[in-house]
Amino acid sequence: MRSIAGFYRTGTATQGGFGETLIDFNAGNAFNCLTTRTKRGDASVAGSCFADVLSEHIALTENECSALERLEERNRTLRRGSVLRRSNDAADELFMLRAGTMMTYVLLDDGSRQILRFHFPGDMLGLSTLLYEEAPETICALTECTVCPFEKSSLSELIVEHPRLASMILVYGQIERVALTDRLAALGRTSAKARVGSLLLELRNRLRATDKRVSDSFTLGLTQEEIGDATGLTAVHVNRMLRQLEEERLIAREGGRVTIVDEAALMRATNYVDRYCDLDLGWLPQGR
Amino acid sequence: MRSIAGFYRTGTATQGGFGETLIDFNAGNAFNCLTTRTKRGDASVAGSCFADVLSEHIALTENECSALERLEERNRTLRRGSVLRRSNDAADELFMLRAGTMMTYVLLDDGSRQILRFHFPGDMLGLSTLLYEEAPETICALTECTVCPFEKSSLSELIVEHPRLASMILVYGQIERVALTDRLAALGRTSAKARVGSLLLELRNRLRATDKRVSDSFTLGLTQEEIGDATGLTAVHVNRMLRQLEEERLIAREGGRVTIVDEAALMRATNYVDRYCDLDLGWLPQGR
DNA sequence: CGGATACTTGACAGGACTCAATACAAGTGG
DNA sequence: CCACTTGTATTGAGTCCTGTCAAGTATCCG
Repeated sequence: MRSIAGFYRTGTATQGGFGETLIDFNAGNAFNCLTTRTKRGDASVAGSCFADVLSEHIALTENECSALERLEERNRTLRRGSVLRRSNDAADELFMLRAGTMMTYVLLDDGSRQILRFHFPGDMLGLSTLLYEEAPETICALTECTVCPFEKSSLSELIVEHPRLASMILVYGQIERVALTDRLAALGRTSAKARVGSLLLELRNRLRATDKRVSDSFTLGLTQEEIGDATGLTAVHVNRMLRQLEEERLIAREGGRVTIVDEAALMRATNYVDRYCDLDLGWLPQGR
Repeated sequence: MRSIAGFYRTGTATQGGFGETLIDFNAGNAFNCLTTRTKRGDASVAGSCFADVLSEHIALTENECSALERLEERNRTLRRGSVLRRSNDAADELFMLRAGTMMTYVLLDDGSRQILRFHFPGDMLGLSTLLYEEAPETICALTECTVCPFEKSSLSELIVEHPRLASMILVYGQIERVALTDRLAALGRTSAKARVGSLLLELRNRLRATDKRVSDSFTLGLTQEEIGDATGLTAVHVNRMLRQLEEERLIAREGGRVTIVDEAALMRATNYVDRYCDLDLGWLPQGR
């Protein structure tokens, strides 16, 4: 029984590849990272990756760009598997993800994990910690990452000075919200196969947004246990679903790479919708 | 099999109590509602229920209050069961819920329904339609309701003129987002009993926020089918879970009323967290 | 009172979980 | 270079939670 009071999972394999950082709440993960200051004029590090994302939709003013750059002045690198902020940690900072992929998850008190969201460059992390003194979620690096921490007060200033950027932050919050409702519907009302399939589609699309070279084939970068924790399944069952998708020629696998073979069929089978598409931003206020 | 292509549910009982408004896509639901203009000086209708909600956390300025009132100038009443906006409708307006309870849901193409969220007075509805030309979700009245429609452009002006209100809209969006992640974790990683229990707790808490007289006992106002569509279960299994909760003396039922008998135990059993509590709003900009 | 909707209960089936064993890959240390 | 360890993937067998189907009861309302 997946008991509420008991332990849903036990043993060492439970916590996946990041055992020590997930389990050991005393581990000083702050020491897994380096904080540096972006050198002015260093083109490869300067600029703002959030600005890059926004530029896909609107033409930013110079003032807006420099305001966004100010949010990303500090840089911190994270090793694969290290935890940026743990659930119930004091939540004083927000982050902009500059490079790498991350995830947020919660651990329930029976030890099971639900992965809530995967993050890609240009994502703002920890917006929810604006509201709560303690972080509701754990944020963790799936690959080597660079993040830019900034203060709540900086965001507050940005909202006052730049209503259009405030609106875009609202917009990205809503995209996330709608993407979450899609996943809610998937967990509540679709089969295991459809859940796994739609996760693959989402990962492909989000990777492609970062790296235009990604087409149908991409390196997953997730263990089957992680896929399971994102889709509400067990690793064993994820394995079987991947096999089925492969047998039905919807996807192909080799090594760590997944290829989406029949995208149309996969989308039909999963109800997947790309929520980053077709935004209507005509109502935005003027940029300053 | 809960087939992707097939029909998960068939028959007349499928669509719940609101059959005609859910099924008949040609029904002119616009005619189910009356739009009126709030009379100036009519204290019972004037004011802003969103302002009331915000006042619990911050002291609004006069300018802020009147700006919020402007969003709620128009009133529209909805009959129980009528649809305010259907998924894929053109999404031109937003709404403030003034009175009654509503829900948003999506229908998957196998006919199954996932209820995403329940709404109570003071909630802003349809924020997601800011972004998309077509509404991603259906919004439907669970009881007789009053909503106030307003334009995207009005929201845009509000963001420019009132940074603190913009921040609060962002905050409420984030509360919803976190509440959704809680439900995601519930669907992905908790038992049917825990899901039903946490839904009861959430409904109680949200009802209590509107009506202080609500304590442990409240009228549910949902069918078991609706509870199922919110928790990812079937109506039959919801029934069994309610019975079990009752047998374990966590809740009691009579007529349409539910009483939370052992709140502490129920909270332990469900991991429920009230996300409307303990907000940290010290970072907010000054009100204008 | 009749019809519709909602609730309840039982029997059964099946999808997903659990447990367990094996295979495979990568890294470590001697 | 090879044992050894650790983490991940794969596969099979058995169990159980939840869905399906069906029938009966309760409730509401015109």
